[in-house]
Amino acid sequence: MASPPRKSRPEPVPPELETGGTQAEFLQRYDADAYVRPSVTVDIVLFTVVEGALRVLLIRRKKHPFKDAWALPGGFIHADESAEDAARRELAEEAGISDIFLEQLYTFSNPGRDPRTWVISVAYYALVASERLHLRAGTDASDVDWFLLKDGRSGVEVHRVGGGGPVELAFDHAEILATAVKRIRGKLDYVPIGFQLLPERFTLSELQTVHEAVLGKPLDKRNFRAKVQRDGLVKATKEKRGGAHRPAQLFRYVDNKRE
Amino acid sequence: MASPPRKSRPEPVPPELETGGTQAEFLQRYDADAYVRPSVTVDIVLFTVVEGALRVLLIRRKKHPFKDAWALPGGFIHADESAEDAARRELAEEAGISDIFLEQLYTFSNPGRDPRTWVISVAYYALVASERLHLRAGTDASDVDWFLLKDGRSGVEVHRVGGGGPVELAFDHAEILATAVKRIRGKLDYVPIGFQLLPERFTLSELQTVHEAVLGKPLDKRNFRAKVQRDGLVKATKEKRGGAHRPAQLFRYVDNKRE
DNA sequence: GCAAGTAAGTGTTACAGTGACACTAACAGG
DNA sequence: CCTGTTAGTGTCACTGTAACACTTACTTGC
Repeated sequence: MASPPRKSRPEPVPPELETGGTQAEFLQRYDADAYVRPSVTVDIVLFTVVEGALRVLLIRRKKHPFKDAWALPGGFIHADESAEDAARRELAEEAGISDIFLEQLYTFSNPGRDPRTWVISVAYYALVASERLHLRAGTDASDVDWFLLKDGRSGVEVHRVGGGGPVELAFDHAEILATAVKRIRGKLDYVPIGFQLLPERFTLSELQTVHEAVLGKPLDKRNFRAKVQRDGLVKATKEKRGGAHRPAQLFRYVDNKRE
Repeated sequence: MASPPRKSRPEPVPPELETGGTQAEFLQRYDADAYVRPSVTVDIVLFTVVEGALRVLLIRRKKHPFKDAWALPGGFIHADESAEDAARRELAEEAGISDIFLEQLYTFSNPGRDPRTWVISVAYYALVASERLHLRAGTDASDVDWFLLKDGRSGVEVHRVGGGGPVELAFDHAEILATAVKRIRGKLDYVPIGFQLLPERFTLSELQTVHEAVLGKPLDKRNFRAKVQRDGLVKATKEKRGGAHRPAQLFRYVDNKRE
């Protein structure tokens, strides 16, 4: 409210650099090696929809801190890759999944978010069609698994697929997850991200189910169908798919004009 | 499209850690100190509106690389602060401005974005009322200055206030700036950020001018006034302000319900 | 072969927000 | 009191959205 702090520098700085001049001048003389540097990781919130419900991929931690707690997949960024590269690499390594929709979410940098050391995390969110999921062969199912998302009293909760109470996440991963859920819900209204959660061909009912799972609320069938068709996001194929009922038209996603 | 890459690790890794087990297990055994770590900076795109035109704050570089080029204000994150703290601190130090609207924009991490070393930057954008700007006393005006933003052929361009051709920015700061402009334009439609660019009391014409400056296009007077009043974002005060013309009602921003 | 079950598919109406459009009101200065 | 200048005000057409129920096409079991 009052006058701003002008110089507060609680970092280890080589004394010979602490001379006069503006901050801008100071920065130019700066030797990056003189400062402590953080570790920088990526964390990925990978969503899918199975049986009409939204799910996230989590990985069980084997060591302290947060031993045996569930955490988002992720890892360190390497020096020759971008954060997005790192996120894609980690997804390939930990879940055997590549070529998927992935966008940067937010960068979490609260000091103390990792109790051991200074770690900044660039979070991403990603979407996969449940058909494309094959958890890595040789991975014990007790180490990597999908969890249900439910809207609880205090925001979104994570539950085991089998049932049971809410699961606690390691670090600030609950916050990251909440941010990601908020983001995809907000985005679904005006960007066609729902298609990322479906195979190439799908029925309009399947598409609607996916939207309902993401938003956590039911949608009107006629309005939904009218909208996606009016927006030209979808194109009928020649095939149909049936069961013990009227067969459904199969559609493809069509990218008529991207932003 | 085909099978994803499973293990590519071009980083310096202590050989004794490269044993079997999943990536998840590997991470647990990980010693953060063994890896090279990046420097992490913040860069801030500080906007204001003066005389109906959008401006950004830039700082002239004194050293190589990009000696004498203009760059966004910014600096290193310290170990005891969050990225947002760092951004606010840098704004206070470099522009003498505090208590302003500031939001995270995007994290830029392309390897090679800094030609010297590995630097990841968490970018922020910020808005100030032009009345609150007092460039730091003692700062040479040739080192820190406001620049006009214009919509050119290939995206947004930076121009000196006096005139002249487009100015080139250091590093990937042109990309950061373009991202920031896109973001505030998109956000203006559904979040009342325009008020951040005005003093506490303002006329509706002033508010409209600010919106027009941000969007880079004219708006209809009646529609604009109807909208802000219908949304209840604004409350009339008792004062008016006049010149050689009909006096204008002064309004205050009212935060009726935030998200 | 027909009845029951099941999911697919289809239109209309009311309401809200948006964009286009032109004139009158209130003041200062000469 | 005339001129210049900015403030202020309403309507209509269009578009998108939300609410609402019945018919169609197939499979299965009798």
